[in-house]
Amino acid sequence: MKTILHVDMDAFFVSVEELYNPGLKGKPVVVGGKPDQRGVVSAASYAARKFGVHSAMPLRTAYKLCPQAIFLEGQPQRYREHSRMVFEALNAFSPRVEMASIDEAYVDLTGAERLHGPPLEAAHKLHERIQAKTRLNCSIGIAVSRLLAKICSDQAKPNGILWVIPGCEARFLAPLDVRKIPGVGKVTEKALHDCGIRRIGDLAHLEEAFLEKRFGQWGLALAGKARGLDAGGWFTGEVGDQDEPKSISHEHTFHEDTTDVVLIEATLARLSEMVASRLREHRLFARTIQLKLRYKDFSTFTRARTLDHATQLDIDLVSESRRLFHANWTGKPVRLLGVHTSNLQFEQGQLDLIAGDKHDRWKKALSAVDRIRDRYGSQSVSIASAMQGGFRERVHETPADLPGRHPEKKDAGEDGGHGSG
DNA sequence: TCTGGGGTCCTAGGACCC
DNA sequence: TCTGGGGTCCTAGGACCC
Repeated sequence: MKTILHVDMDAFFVSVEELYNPGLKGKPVVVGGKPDQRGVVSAASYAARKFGVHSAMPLRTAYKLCPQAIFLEGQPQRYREHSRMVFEALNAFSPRVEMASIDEAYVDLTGAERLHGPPLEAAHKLHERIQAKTRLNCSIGIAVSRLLAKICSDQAKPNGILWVIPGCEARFLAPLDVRKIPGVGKVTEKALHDCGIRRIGDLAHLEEAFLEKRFGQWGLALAGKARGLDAGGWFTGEVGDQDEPKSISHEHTFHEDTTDVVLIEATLARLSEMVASRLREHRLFARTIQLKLRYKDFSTFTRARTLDHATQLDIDLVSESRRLFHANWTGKPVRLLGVHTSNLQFEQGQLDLIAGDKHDRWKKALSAVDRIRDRYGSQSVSIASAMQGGFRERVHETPADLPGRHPEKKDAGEDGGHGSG
């Protein structure tokens, strides 16, 4: 029988802001941006929530509901730092820790009774240590599975601890709204309501066959979740496996919709640079590059291309995202642009390995750029085309002698990776 | 109430191969 | 050239989470 803790920080971004400005305590605070900006609420203090403000709500709506709230842009660097402090407090308590996001973590305390005492006592101890080390409040759920522990910590908010005693899982879950199941959002909730299912207990009593017929694979997963089981997809791994990202992307919503091609191309270059820089940070190479395009009416399109070599070079992402843009843009005003990479791998692949020293020189130049950005900020250096104003000349094509699109070499040396060579 | 940005996972159809 | 079925890769879209 496992003992899993789910630790969830209370109003994390707001609480971190309060550490730096205690005057914010008790007041309605909204983190996410200025009230007249395009954007949504990332976090709201409990005082703001009383007015109906909640995360994911448009900032303009939050302002209408609570005009006296203090609106903050938010400081991601600060939140990452405090997230690391939380991790260190947890890791000192148990080595089996996994940060599930910036403000929540799983801790596996299976078999740790001799060290930390019974589950509830252990959780209290951990709660105090987190408070002592970070001056932040959290809520803790304790149960036999990750899924249940997560549902539990939510029920424990704010600043509480809740333990579902083994054997009582079904009784705990039955009265809860189906929306409490992680993975059940607006759409699934409505579909379930349409079948007359409102509570987790209703779901648990249904035949699996019915759920499978109505919802396919997802229906089977739901049946498991209604019983508190960790099956399927996420949650199968042991607490503690952290792996590399599967995709890296950046996107930008314009303050005002635009048809300005210079601005659009500059934005694609900037987004590409940000993505490439993070690929290099992770020592990853991407094979698939995807452009995301959203128009005024919020209609959204994605267009992708998989290269026969993997890359982490700005120039490849810039030229491919621009090519995709020009091949697909209708000319209508653009609201959002995004550059997304996936199909990530650790090596650049054979074509680049045989590529010559031009490629090395690009790499060296780019790692120098990354170092300057680390020191002076991401705006300090850019390839010329990403800059606005004054720079009308653009470097926009991969130089012919750089590695990259060489169609005649397509598939060279690729035979399924068994190296028949 | 006019809707961010960074991710994960899933589905479904078509191409292509065996 | 009448035609099956499985596997894998690719693309596009969508639900969902924090």
